[in-house]
Amino acid sequence: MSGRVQRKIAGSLDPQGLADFKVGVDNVIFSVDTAQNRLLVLLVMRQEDPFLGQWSLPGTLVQHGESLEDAAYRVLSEKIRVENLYLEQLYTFGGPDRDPREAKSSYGVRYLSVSYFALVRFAESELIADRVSGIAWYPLDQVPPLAFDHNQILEYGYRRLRNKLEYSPIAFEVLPELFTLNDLYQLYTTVLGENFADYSNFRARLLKHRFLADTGIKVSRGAGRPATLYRFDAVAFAPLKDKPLVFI
Amino acid sequence: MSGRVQRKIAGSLDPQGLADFKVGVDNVIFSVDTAQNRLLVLLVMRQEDPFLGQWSLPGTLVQHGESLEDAAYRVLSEKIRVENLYLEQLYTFGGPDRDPREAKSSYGVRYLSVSYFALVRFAESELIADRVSGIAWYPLDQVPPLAFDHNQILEYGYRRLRNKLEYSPIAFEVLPELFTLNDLYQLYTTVLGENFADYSNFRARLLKHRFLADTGIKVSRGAGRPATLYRFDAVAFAPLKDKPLVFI
DNA sequence: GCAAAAGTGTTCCGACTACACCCATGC
DNA sequence: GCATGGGTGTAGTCGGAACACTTTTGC
Repeated sequence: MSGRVQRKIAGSLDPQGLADFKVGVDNVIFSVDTAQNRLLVLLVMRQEDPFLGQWSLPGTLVQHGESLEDAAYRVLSEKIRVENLYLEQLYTFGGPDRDPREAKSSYGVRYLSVSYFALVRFAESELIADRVSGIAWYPLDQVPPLAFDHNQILEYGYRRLRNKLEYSPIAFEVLPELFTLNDLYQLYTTVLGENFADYSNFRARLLKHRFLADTGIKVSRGAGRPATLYRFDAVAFAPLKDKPLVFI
Repeated sequence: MSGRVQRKIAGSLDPQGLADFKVGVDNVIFSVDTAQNRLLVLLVMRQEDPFLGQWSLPGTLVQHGESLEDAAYRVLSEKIRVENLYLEQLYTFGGPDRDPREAKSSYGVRYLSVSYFALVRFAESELIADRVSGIAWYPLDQVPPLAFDHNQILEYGYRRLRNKLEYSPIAFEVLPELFTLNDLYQLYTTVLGENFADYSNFRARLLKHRFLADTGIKVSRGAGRPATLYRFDAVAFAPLKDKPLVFI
């Protein structure tokens, strides 16, 4: 009896077969090309097996002494030079057999992926291509089949993007520092589809909140009246943080 | 010299020093005692080092061939018998040094915790106490200092609970099968604080949606007019799923 | 009858919708 | 001038907030 209890207790230190893991971090990095109104994801070409030569989300395995978030930042900084970015944890995918490296022997090492969600400004970002590596912004609707379960992770990240767009000011992490209200509106339509308020109402609602600062600068893009450039005023927004605020 | 290189290469599925992980799953399990209007968390007393004898979230380490979610269900089923439950992934905590077992040698095994968020019905649940183990429902405002970073995880879970309560029908996962509208209202006030609509408006709004089925049954609790028991009608709710629906 | 709890109704007001209209520019 | 896109105004409507009121029970 007491032996059994012993076994159980000792057991949790291992005999039942604790899995050993390598932990990977995969980033879903979005950006928006304001000029062409396209939502973009950053993809890299895999340089090694498995899935050599196939597109994938930029990722890496976590090293000694490195936190998950550190690893996420490291991948980013290896692939892209960018001033400002938004990063948050997305989801952890960890079923057995999600990675072929573990499939051979089911008692071997497991691979687990902690995914992160990132937003960067297209104009401010510069891709880092060492001579061999493929790296590219892909329009979301042209993403090819990816390595591992990365299509699923990407799907998950896109859902997060759409949700966040509705109730938090992440739009300003992808837009340029200065933007017109139309840029903002276009961003919402390209990401969310057309299912929301028309431009004048969208405009009125946002301006009412007073966290968009009018820079006074005008830009002309071809024909038509020049548009005013606005800047997101984080200070003015601060009190509204955590409030249930809808951007729609 | 070559010894050194060898060592590195041996580590060389991980030239740069990939960390090896054990992956734990920790559950934040909430319930509500409708009778006393208290929000409860399930805690267990640790039976082994580190943190022997200290309260913690119920958790386990992931075994061979077991998915993260499987592991989460396993912990649950070892601690509690319950008919119905809601489970979703919460967050992954993985900084180095979050677990003292890894602190000794910073190049040893890392421990990573994937946390899950669960809701169970208080009345339908039965705690499984083998004679040695401590296991108990703690009112949220009386939770003691917990092992590891579990207070932080709990905090995170509580935030998720509050958010989800506002826009998804998780309340019905913690309430008994049949409940009065007052039960529902009390649940919202105990979890969220008093910051929302008064009872009549709350009531009117929910009934309008028509996913609460009137059972016709009345219950009397002391003085006052007897209350009608309602049941959550998942079928009637289905079309509203994914719609931006506010329960407040 | 009276207190207590459940349940209904009504008025007020702010916010969103839809749409019409004015403004500044390129050509 | 006129086409094009930027920007403003307004009338109608829907829904939530607040609160008064009615109903049904225990004692």
